[in-house]
Amino acid sequence: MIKLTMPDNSVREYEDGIVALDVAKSISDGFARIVVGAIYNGETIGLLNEIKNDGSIKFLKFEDKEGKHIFWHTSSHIMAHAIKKLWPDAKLAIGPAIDNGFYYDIDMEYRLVQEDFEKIEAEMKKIAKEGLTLERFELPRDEAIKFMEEKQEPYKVELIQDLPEDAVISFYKQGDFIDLCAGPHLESTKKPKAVKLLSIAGAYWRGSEKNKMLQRIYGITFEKAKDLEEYIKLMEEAKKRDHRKLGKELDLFFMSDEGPGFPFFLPKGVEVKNELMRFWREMHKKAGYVEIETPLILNRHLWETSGHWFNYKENMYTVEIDEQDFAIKPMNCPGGILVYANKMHSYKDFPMRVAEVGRVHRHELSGALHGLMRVRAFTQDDAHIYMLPEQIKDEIKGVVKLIDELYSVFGFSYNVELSTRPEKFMGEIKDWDVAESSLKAALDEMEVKYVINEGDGAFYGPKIDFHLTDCIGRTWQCGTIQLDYQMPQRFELEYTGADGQKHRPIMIHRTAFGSIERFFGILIEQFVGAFPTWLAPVQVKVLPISDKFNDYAEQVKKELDEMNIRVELDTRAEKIGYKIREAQMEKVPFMFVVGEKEVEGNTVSVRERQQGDMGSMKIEDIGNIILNKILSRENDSPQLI
RNA sequence: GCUGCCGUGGCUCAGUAGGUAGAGCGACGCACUCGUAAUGCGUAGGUCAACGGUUCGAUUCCGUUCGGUAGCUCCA
Repeated sequence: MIKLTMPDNSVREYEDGIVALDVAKSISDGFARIVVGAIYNGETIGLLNEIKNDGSIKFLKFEDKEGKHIFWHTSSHIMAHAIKKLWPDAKLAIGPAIDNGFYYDIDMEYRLVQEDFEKIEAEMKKIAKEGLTLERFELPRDEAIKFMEEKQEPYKVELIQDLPEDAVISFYKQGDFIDLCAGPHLESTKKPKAVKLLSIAGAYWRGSEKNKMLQRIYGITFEKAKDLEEYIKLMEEAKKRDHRKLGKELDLFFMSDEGPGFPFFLPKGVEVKNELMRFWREMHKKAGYVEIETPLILNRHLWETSGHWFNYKENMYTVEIDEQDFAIKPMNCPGGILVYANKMHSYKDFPMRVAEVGRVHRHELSGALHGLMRVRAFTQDDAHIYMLPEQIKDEIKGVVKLIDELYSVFGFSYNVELSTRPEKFMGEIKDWDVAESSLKAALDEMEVKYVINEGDGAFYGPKIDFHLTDCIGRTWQCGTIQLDYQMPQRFELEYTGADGQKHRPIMIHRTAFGSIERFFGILIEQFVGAFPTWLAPVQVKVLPISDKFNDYAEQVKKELDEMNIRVELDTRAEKIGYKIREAQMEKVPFMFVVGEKEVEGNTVSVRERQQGDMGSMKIEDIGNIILNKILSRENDSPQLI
């Protein structure tokens, strides 16, 4: 007998080797029907796994993240099964669960088109209906390879060959379909009843562009049709928040065929950007930064020294001037370093925090461009910090804190990644160890949650990245903190230490917004275009009821102008309902309706975008309320569902 | 860059099984002078992304290019 501890700390006894599903049944049959897997001693297991030792067990439902994972992983097998039935020559590569569904990479002659989705979905539903049991079995390496060779699955053979010598090689079988897989899986194909294939795209085998491009089919499944409908609806809602759509509708920015990847900002977009930068400068000044500007174009010699001319050439825009090669800067650091090198420095100057809001140009691949999120010309809120080794940790902490404060003003949640030494790296391992442990210590001491991307750092140093999420859940790297050991060496930067000797400074390269353009894109999506009052391009719109009151409205506007509130006047010969509708769609935080009553009482009738009519108020009173919101940078954007 | 899909007035979209296009919104004009999410009438606006081919004839079919888009790769 074995003892299993339940999540409520009760202990139950079972036969040795009982499968998880039977444990669930012992609780209740109804419970057993809704569970999809379990966590046993910290490990996610399938319901048909045998349990042989004492331990703790917690069952997973579809609602649990791990539960969804199991559910969608099995779904990907069902999809592969369906595709194999329809196109027996399809070669299977990999088919994992992802955060929102699953995909399977396959290789076959036939090019799938959207119209095939229905056929595949129907086949998947058939397999679900059959309720096939997923049986797990293991094979020794040689047999596993032979088995997959017989099945003519070259990608699977390659996968097995790359597994470590001692790896357990397991397969899952459902009916006549067998797939190499570590699991775990649902006990049966019967649960994923509601099926929808989402899209088809190319994906390189093993993620390398040198390899063959396979067909990747994305899909999602649910237990009930209702949940699927809800999901589709939610996605449609989310797409309405797309910054590319809102940017156009709200006259913030646009893209032109004449400049792919080079955004044009309209007056309203520039208002928001300027407000962002005002805030940014305020914060950085308080945090002890100074600001510089460096040229957009610098000569080849500089880019050779920095290494960009050789390592980054295909991303740089170059130009010839007076028979000399120049490059438009793809990064600000080399220019910033020239500023450092322009003068002698002492250890007493450190830490030296030098910011630059720099426009950079990078020739990104055309397929990578995406609205404001991925452009070819963008503005980095860059800064370089020069310091002593013993100052690293505190400086990192300072930057982490600054970024956290900055993001929290917008109410953004973010996730942090720490990327460590890659295989190809510059410098001494001991420097890397110091750098990595400084980054870790800073994050740990600040109790910041982060994931480690082993070996994903830049070749010149490890980095901390801050990621924000867009309307449909894609994450974008915004802020970054990078320790750079390479540039100070390449440019032979120096400072005079307390010992009177020359030393090499440590350099941090960091951004908070990352790219103003990308951050702006995230901002639009998070607020669905309804910016908090302090950021709104138009904060108040004055709406006279008829043109008899235009003079008074003009007077109101003037008063608000004097208070430094961004105000617009709508004197068109339209009905008040129409003007309000339009202002509402422009997501203007405040509307002041003025007519006869207001002229008489020297007031305005205030309408707030979310609360609606707030009654009449003295201009000065409501003006001060708005001014307070602006000065405190209150996040008064309408609450989202 | 690669794979799939897409490209019709400023915007959103309809249409042409090959015979040079239509709506709503917007813009403009006129009338209405209006109280919290759309007043009515009228006018202008498109070489159907560009180039080439097939055809008596192409916006429609084919090809190429450009641009967009979903992913892959890359990255802030």
